[in-house]
Amino acid sequence: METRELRYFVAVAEELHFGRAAERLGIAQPPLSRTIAQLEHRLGVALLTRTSRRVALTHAGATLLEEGRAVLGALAAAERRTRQAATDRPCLVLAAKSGGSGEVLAKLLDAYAAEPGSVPVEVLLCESNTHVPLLDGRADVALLHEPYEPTTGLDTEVLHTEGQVAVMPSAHPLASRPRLRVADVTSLPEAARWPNGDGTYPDGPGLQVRSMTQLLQMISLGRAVAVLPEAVCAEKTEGLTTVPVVDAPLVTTVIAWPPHSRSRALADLVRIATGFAQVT
Amino acid sequence: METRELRYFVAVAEELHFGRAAERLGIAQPPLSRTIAQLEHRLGVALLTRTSRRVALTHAGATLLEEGRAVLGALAAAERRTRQAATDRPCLVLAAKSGGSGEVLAKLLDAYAAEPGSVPVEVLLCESNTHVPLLDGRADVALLHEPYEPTTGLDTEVLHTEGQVAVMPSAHPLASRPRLRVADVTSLPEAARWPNGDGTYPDGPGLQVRSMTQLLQMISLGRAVAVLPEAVCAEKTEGLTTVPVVDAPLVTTVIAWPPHSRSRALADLVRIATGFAQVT
DNA sequence: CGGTATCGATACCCGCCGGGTATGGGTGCC
DNA sequence: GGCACCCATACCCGGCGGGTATCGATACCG
Repeated sequence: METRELRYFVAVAEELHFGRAAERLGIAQPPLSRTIAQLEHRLGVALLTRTSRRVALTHAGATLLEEGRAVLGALAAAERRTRQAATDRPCLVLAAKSGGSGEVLAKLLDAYAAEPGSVPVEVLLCESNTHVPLLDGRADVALLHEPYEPTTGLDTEVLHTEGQVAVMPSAHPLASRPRLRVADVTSLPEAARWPNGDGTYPDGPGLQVRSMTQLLQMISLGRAVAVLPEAVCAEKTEGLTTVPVVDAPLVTTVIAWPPHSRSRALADLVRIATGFAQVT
Repeated sequence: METRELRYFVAVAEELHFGRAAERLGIAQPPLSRTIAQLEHRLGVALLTRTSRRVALTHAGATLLEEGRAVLGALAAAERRTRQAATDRPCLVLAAKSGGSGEVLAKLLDAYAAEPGSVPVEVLLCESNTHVPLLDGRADVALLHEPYEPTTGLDTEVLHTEGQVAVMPSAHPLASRPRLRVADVTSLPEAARWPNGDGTYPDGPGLQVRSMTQLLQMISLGRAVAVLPEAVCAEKTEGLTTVPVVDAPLVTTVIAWPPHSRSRALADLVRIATGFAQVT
């Protein structure tokens, strides 16, 4: 299988529409149809069921979509890491959520920079999906938050575990409660909804938000309420009240990196991070 | 980057010889040279240093070789799993070392087959490198032995841990000792050597063996001595003596599978295996 | 020291394949 | 029943991948 075929198939499988997929790929529709048909013929497998009105994935197609995304990510990673290896100035790229764990991040960077033999660290801030740049090679190491982000296929070390709190305006009816449960918050009409991995929002009521700053602003305006890790309330609490949510899942901050990584700089950073975490 | 380019580069990087690599790929040497040069040009990176007498990998080339092998393995895996998904008769492929853990394997297969909703299991026996078919998609799940086989990038559950024993003819001078140390055995001239991952043998004295049956036969003939996990002596011990080796690393049998696996059948098999291991 | 064998690079040609436009055919909607 | 939408087919063209022939460099050997 050629990567061109795989890229084309992933585009069609994601769009479920040959015309839009072709446009996204910057080619015309007929060659795309032909390439997909060739791919199916070579594999000896039907990947898509197409009527003239609707395109749908077969079970095999869904499998290839999932596996193929991983392959394309690994390919992009190989390319980027090869280029990085060619520069004799080594450099680590660390991915982190822009909203989360700002203080931990600063301390980690300082502690690592003080290490003898340390290497420049570039920080890649993501609004969400911090694990993605790790899989496609844009980052060498990332700070992830379980259980919100998947860590399968990655090597990880736990840095920090914390409970979650409900964040709301001080004037909110629930603000005076000593503690809350998840159901108390999610049943509210102003409970916030986060996008799924594909950019769509889950069904149901509530505000649609894309980033932590957006969410905090909406809470300040009295338009939203959310359950968030304790650490976020360390920053912006003017006019806001936080109430512990006793049955919310614990949030674990982990440092994660791709398997097979054999870089001295990465090993140092992980060692600093874990040692640092135990001191805290 | 196209997979064709990657396949070509991996071949050259492994052979370190354009002519042999071209032969292996079934093409002539000039197009191969040209394709590698194009790849280097597109990446903007030198992958190989070539004189007219010697070809060597640059640091970037070594990186691309390692990452590229993983990508090609993932691609083969995607292809195989897609074909498998197209057959409505699901089937699990389990890889195991032909010599090792035969009894555990039989019990596991029986226990899983008795499970309601279980699926046919095909067993793929390997002489060594049981993890390879897992990475290139020929197997869905494997029994691996740490620390002999790498498990990075795989999800694992521990099944069994055991010590190691020295296996030798009953007439051997060391056979009467109550216990041994690793150095006692490896210093012997008849210590066996296993091939490296690439098929070459490490330097030094001692017999070169490729498989467990071959090794046991050589031991029976008085031509070899080896340090092996306890379980192997459960089978062939006629005329052989086993002596515990106190400082040999513990051998852990694990069941391993690729991350992201979401198959019901695989989850069942792992559950059976781990539950089964605790009973033992 | 010159002859030679080895090995990668270059030059050049050809056939195939990937991509383009034009068009057909099937299906749901008004 | 007309129409719009959308995937498939037909056909042409240019570029690229692969072939043969050959060059140039280097290590080895007599």
